[in-house]
Amino acid sequence: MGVTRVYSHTLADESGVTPEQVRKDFSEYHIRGRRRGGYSTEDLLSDMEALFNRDKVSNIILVGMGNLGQALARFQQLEQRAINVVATFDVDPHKQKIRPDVQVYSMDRLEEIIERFRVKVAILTVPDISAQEVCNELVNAGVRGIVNFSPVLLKVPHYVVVNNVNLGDEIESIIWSVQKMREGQTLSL
Amino acid sequence: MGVTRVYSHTLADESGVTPEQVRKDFSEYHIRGRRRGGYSTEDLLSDMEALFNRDKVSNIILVGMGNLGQALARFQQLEQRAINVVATFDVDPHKQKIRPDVQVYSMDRLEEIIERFRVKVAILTVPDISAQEVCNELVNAGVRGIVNFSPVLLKVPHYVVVNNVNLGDEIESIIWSVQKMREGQTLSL
DNA sequence: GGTTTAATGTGAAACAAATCACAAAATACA
DNA sequence: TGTATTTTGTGATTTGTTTCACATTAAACC
Repeated sequence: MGVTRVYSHTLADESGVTPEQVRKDFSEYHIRGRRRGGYSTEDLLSDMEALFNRDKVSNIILVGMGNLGQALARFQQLEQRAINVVATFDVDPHKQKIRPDVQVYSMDRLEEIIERFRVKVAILTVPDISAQEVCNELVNAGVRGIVNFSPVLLKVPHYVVVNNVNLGDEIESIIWSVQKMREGQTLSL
Repeated sequence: MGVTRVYSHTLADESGVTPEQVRKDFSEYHIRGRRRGGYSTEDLLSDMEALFNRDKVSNIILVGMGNLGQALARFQQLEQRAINVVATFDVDPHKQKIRPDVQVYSMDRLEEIIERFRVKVAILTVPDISAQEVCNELVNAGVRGIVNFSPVLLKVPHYVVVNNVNLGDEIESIIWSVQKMREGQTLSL
C-alpha cells in the first residue's frame, strides 16, 4: 500500500489497544522503531512473520468432521497464516470430502498420519463423549498442542498445551453482558 | 445423579481452577455454602440458572449463513442454555435451510425481524468486507450484543457489547505455544 | 455432650498487567 | 546549525486478580 512507516498510536487505533501497550509488546519481542520515526512497515512485517511462525508452514490435522469440523476444513484464513491442513479424520471416513485436496481418514489411521507428517497440532471437534479418548490417542501419537472445541476439560500431560474454545460460552456470555448492562450495573467481565 | 452436596475442591478439580477461586467467585455473586457442609447442589443449580439467565429463553439471530453460520445453526448446545435462534439471515436467502424450524431471511428484513422478536443479541458470521456494515444495521435495529466471528475490529456505540472470536488466532496461538515450549522457553501465554 | 475434623468465607499478601510519565532520540523546519 | 516537535522505550506507579492464611462454623464421631 506504499506505507513505509507506522506509529504506535496508528496501530493502537487500528487494533483497539493503547499505544503504550503496542510499544511494550513490541519491546518485549525486541521489535524496535525509531524515535520520532515510528516503525518501518517492512521490518515490522518480516519480524512479525517470524514471530508468529508464518515463515514456515505448520502442518495440522482436523479430527471430527461434523458441522464445525467441516466449516473449519473450508476455513480460508488458514492459508494466509501458513497453516496447512494435511488430513482430516472422522469415525465415518465416507463423510463427504470437503476439500478435494484434503483426505478424510478413518480414526484408526490417526497415529500413522500424525507420524508420517510429523503433525504437532490438532483441532478437536468430536462429540463431547469421545473428546478425552481421542485426545489421548492424539497425545500418544505425538501431538503437542490441541485446539479443543468440546466443552470438556481435557486431561493432558504437562508437555501438551490445550486451547479451549467454547462457542456456547461465548454466546451465553454476551447475553449475560447485555443483561447486566440493561440492569445498569457496572460490567466486571 | 443423587448428589446433594458439593465442595469447592470438587468443583475446582472438575473445572481446572483452584478451590479459592470457586469460593471467591461464588461469594461475589452471593452464592453461599455451609461450613464443613459444602454447597447444596440444588441451590447451586437454581442460583446459577438464574445468574446465567437460563431461567428465561433468550432470542438471538444468526447473520451470515456461510460455512460457520450453518454449523452454528445446527449447534446443539444452545437449547440446553435456553438460547433460541429465531431467525437466520444471508444475502442469498435461498441458501439451503439448515434447520426446518428456522427461516433464512434476506438481509433487507433484518430490522423487521429484530424488532418483531425484540432480539438483543446477534451472531455475526458474514464475510470480513461486510462485517462493519452489517454490524451498523444490527445496532440501528436494536441489537445490543454481538458475537463477532470476523477478524475485524467493529466500531460500535458504548452501549453495545462485542465478543470477538477469532478462530484463526486460536489455531495460530497454539502453534506458537507449541513452538515456544519446544524451544524450552517459559510460557507466558 | 465434648472433641476432632473438614469445610467455608474473606481480609491480607503476593503477583501480574496496564497505565503513567518522562528522558532520550530523531526529524522537521527556521 | 539550532530550536521545536514528535515519537520511542522503559522505569515507576497504579490497578486488578489470584493465592495465602486463618478465624469461624458445622458435621462426625466417640
